[in-house]
Amino acid sequence: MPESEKKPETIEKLYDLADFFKVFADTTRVRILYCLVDGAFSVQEIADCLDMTQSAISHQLRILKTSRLVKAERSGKQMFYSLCDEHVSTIINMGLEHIEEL
Amino acid sequence: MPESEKKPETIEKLYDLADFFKVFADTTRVRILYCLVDGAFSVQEIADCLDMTQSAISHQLRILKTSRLVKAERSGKQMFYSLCDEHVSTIINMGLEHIEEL
DNA sequence: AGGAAATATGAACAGTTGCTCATATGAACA
DNA sequence: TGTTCATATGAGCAACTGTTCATATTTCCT
Repeated sequence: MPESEKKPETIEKLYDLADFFKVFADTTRVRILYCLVDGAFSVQEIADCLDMTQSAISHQLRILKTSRLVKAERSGKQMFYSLCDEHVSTIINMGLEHIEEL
Repeated sequence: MPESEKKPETIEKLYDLADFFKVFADTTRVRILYCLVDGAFSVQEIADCLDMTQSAISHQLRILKTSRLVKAERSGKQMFYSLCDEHVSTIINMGLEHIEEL
């Protein structure tokens, strides 16, 4: 059956779905998210945690923020990032569980 | 807290986790997987379904097979591909559900 | 206001990725 | 065995991605 004959709403969503997974498909971003499971952290704290430059982390945080996986809150000169909701942890844990099963 | 002080097994798995999501992070692959939710199909059938070349599909099927998301079974000249287990459908559906929520 | 600290951002570059094209491999049948 | 059909694969290329480096922006403090 050609894809075009399938439920059209779902087909369109497959493109969004790939985009959604794309955000989790990078080691740095996954590590940032995993770091944020413990709470809110400043950009420099995250950079120190992952042993990467502030710039690299900031670039990735922008992607995570655009994807609404993390939210930012300013506190003085610092910017504190945290997970948008526990849903993100759920997704990561689900992925980890799947890996175990292989 | 530096990442290195966290549970080391989990840290290592984050790299595998990103690789896992990487497979789902491509429109063609997601479309192939979604196509296979309906059952087993030959390479050419999948190519027709997605309106793409046989070669392009074959290349992607190799990645999906290596990742153990699909399995192949020969029937004469044709190769029939199907999902390795329902777990794959579960992951796709979970992703789709997440998208709805945004 | 001026300077320092924290973060954001743009350009550039290297590495990766997915497709195309040509061709190789494998199976069926005359 | 030779031909045809179905699939697999390698090389090459264009597009995308993540990091670095330099610099801009924002906030705080004197």
